[in-house]
Amino acid sequence: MALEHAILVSLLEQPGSGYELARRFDRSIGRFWTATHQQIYRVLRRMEADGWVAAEEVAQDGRPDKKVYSAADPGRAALAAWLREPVEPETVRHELAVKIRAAAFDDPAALISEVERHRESHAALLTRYLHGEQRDFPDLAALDTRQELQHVVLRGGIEFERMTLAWLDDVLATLHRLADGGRGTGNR
Amino acid sequence: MALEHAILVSLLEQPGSGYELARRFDRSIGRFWTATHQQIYRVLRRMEADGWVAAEEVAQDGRPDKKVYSAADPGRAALAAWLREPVEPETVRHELAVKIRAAAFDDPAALISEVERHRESHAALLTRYLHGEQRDFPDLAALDTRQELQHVVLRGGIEFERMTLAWLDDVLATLHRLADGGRGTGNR
DNA sequence: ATTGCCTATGCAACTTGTTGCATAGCAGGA
DNA sequence: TCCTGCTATGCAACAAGTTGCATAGGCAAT
Repeated sequence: MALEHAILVSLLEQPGSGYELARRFDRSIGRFWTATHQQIYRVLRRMEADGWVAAEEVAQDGRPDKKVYSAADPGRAALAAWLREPVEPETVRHELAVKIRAAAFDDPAALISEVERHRESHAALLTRYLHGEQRDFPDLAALDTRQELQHVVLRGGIEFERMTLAWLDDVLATLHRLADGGRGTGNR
Repeated sequence: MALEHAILVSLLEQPGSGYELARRFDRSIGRFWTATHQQIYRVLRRMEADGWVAAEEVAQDGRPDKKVYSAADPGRAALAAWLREPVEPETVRHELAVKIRAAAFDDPAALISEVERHRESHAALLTRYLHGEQRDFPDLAALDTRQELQHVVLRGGIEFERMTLAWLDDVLATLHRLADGGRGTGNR
């Protein structure tokens, strides 16, 4: 139910078309809220019908027209109301944790390459975060409210990736230890 | 698509009825894979039709009969195949991060109580993890394969909660700073 | 010339996940 | 006695998210 709100935030930060929003969701916002272009188009039409966003047709030179959306006052009000609502307890889906526990009933060594792939992608993401930080926040002493809030979210992303990398190293060490030692499945 | 696999892992660790599975998902497994009883019942019926699990009707004294499920060989094989499949890149939905960025267009101070509530629930979860660790893994030097893997997942949960608590303190400090200083919305 | 990729939007069909309700007997407290 | 709550399973309707495909022009490389 929060895709609407993520879209509103993105449009408040910068108006754009559905297509542009989809690309933003692949980049910055998508780090903490994913969505496909299909979802975005569908939700945008509903939000336009509800008056949360306003659309403007923009003709372009060598490419298709686009509809540029921007947040309207009722949308802004809905966002403010949502901010004040309580939690909704974050449903977690951590596939790798399931796989690790599943490895007890198969060969733990079979997971090593998978965990290494995860490790690499988290390391790459951390690097991108750190580069993005240097690019977007060169002077940490001179940030306005919006940048302060963007930066504290980014810090969360950075710390999450650091923690994850350390944990994945721990997982790898554990898997290697189990692969070297008893080769049994531990069961059956 | 991984609920089947989470259920298989849980049934391999311990056979049980749909109801019992739902309760386990509310406790241990649910920390990294949530599911309602509706989902579990539906998926269990499909898995039984596919031969992934075997069901046995068990009459009980003072309460309704139950169907106790256990993992069957085809299910175990499907789990092993899934273990060897590549990633599926973890769709993230971090509502609080969206709210924090949204606060730039409203009053950052309005978020403080919400963040404090999150902080409390993460602190409570960390405490439960640590108690569970002492209860289930009293002797870390004498763990079998299954326990080693369960413990490394638990360590991940513990580190995640510690990291999250530190970040939420950072968020709170930032929100307080913004609330004390410029009271503007930073925009409009 | 053809192939493939990018912008830009959308339909249709499908799978997942959620919410509300129903049944049904038993246990414990007000 | 009535009400609440627990075990145990399930239907029905809905909301959210995914996948495959279609259109349609332009650009760049082969």
